[in-house]
Amino acid sequence: MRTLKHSRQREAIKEFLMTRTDHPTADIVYDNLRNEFPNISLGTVYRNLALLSEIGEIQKLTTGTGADRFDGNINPHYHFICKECHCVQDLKMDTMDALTEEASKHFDGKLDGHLAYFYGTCGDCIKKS
Amino acid sequence: MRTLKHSRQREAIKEFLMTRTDHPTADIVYDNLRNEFPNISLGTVYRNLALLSEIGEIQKLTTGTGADRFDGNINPHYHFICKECHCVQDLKMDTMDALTEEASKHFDGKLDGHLAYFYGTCGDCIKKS
DNA sequence: TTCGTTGCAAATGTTTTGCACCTGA
DNA sequence: TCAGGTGCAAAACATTTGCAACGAA
Repeated sequence: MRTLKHSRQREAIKEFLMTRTDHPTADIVYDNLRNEFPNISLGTVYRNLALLSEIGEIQKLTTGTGADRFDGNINPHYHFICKECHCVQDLKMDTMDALTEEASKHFDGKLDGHLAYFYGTCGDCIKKS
Repeated sequence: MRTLKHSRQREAIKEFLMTRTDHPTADIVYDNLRNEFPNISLGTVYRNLALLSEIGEIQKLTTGTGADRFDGNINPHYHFICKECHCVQDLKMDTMDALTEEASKHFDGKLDGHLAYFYGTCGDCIKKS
């Protein structure tokens, strides 16, 4: 296991993500961090986002449309993806651990858990249409 | 709605996917199609994979690691992704429509359905370790 | 004839990486 | 001191797109 040093950039990236509930992309993190670190590079942002999600301090969301998104909330929860505007929202419901158990019964291997993405149309897009 | 013409390439892509249960990437489809169509281009493969999944004749799987994968089986089913070898397998269990209904109760907008990805270690990788 | 489709190549968007310098422990 | 972290730029990847030629209806 690698020993981590403290880094102001990494800390700021994590703090920024914890202030947001809209699951920003690496690019948005980069734009915002430049207020505090005018010379920060996109490479540093990507490296730290990857590192933070490896050690489980943030969660990476791959939505299937556009860039990956990042979530500072690591409590298990499901996500919603709007098929119109592609916004990503947290769902306020418990995750179903029973689903992983049920799946394990029919599976040759070891299941650790599952991710679920709900899709449909968000409230804002319904109003606009 | 756009009118579709018949295309031998598109038909062959769909047929190829229906013979496979390992959810190949666009690149693998391309390599295999070149047996039958030596001059087929990767662009054509991507265009047809996108078109087929738009009209619901195949399913696109975004796994979060590497290229998207494609599934010729459009019956609703969940997928497993091995965190070691990144293989993708179908899970032999019913999908939980009740999960979408439950989520709808707490959601401001309209939910159409959900996708679930189970992760863990596949049987082959367990044997190797 | 018409318009969707193709092959090719160039472009795009996202993410990763090599390298020399910097920094925290 | 020295391994990890950074900025910068180039590279790597996956995917999309413009365009002229082709092909199905």
